[in-house]
Amino acid sequence: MAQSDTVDRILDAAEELFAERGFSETSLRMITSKARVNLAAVNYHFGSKNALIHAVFGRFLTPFSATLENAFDELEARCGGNPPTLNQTLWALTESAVRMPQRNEKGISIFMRLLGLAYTQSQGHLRKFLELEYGEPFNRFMRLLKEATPQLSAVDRYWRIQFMLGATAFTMSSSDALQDILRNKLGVETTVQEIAARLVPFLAAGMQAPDALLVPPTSSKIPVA
Amino acid sequence: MAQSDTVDRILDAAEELFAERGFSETSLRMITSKARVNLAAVNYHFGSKNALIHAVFGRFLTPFSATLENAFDELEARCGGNPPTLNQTLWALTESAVRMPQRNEKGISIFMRLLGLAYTQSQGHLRKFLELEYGEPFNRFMRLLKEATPQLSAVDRYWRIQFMLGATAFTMSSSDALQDILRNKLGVETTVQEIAARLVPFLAAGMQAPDALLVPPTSSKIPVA
DNA sequence: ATGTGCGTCAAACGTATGTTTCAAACAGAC
DNA sequence: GTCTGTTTGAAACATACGTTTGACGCACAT
Repeated sequence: MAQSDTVDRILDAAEELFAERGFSETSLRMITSKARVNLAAVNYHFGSKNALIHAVFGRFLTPFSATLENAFDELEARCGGNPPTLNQTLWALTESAVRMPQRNEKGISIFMRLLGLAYTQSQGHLRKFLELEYGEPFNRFMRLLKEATPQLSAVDRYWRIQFMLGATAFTMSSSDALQDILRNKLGVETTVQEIAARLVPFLAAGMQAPDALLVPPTSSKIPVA
Repeated sequence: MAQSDTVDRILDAAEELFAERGFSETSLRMITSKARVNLAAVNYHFGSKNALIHAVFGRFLTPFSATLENAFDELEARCGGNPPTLNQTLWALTESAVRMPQRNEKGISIFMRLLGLAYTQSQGHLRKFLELEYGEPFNRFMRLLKEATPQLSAVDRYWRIQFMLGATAFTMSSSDALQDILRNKLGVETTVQEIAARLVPFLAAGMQAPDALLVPPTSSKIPVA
């Protein structure tokens, strides 16, 4: 069959296994047996396990970052001069993620889970790879956030962005488990689109909360400064 | 020296290494060499690596859950009948965490990072252990949150709680790295208390955001339902 | 037909892991 | 001092990992 679809079969299997088990917990033997290819094929085609991880991320991150750049271009053009609002910026990101052409119905949740893992698991090589390869759209996103929240001090904005990233990465990185709980306890099915639709208002509201460093409303005496 | 501080030295080393590298990425040999004890001591005193992980969690989670129960008792007593507000509930949790006696200055960030890892890394045995052992205070916290946000639907509330947990666990778990960045880029020192003081208003605002499932403010046609 | 590259295969490599073993060292009770 | 149960020590165990090897098959150009 033409030339080797082995590469794609490996990428598909690796993507799925990484997403559901993490990187260290997924062995090459699991990947190759799920993909029904020979063990040596990974090292032959990719060179190493780390390079395979990079390839898995590159396969969906490269088209995504292009889509995202376009979305930001369009958004800034539509706003002509004025900086886009916080909601517009967040939605541009969300739409770009949701609209990505998916390989299968689990595509986007795998995508999200992998991003969460990349942030959470402290794989040094991965973080360097992602910063080097995809740092630019990330920085652009940060710049848009800054322009959309001029009322925040630099320190407040910095921390609130961390909170946003945390809520997003954490939710997405455990989304399968969470969806299981929700299905069992509440009997509800949830799509990634619905989660995103709930997440964005939460983030926007938190981002625009009244200034921090209020004294807690209890009788307490926490040292806040 | 009395009876073996070997156990504590192992727990100290394991706690720190788990927090900074994750569970699978931390070998027993790293732990025992950091603790300067013999390799066999772990299996002798704890039985297995998994049991060691449980012991690490138990050591800080047991006193914490007791502190937390007291804080909730006191809060409910003070409110006499009326359900505590969202802010009060969040502050009760935060104070309990911050006021825990710390083994060292990194105590609370290790604590948070471990909780985040427990949620994120799909270690089945750990989740079962935590649910079995500490499910009760967690459920009580959830009940308080429910009573404090009667306007939310069960599904909305469920997801927003996940967002809160994510922002918290993520932020606290990387707070050392984040504080370094902040110190370098903005020239500011930050304590865990200050981070908490910024986090709680963010969470409260997100939790009380207008109902979700709004159509995005752009021209888009995302399927939100 | 024949040689050349590329992809696949089973097998092995060296290393690191969690766990076990068993002898030695130690403590406190009598 | 001697005994007894507990804790440590160095070494080995079996297994799993990522990676490498070298033979083999197959297409295609000459």
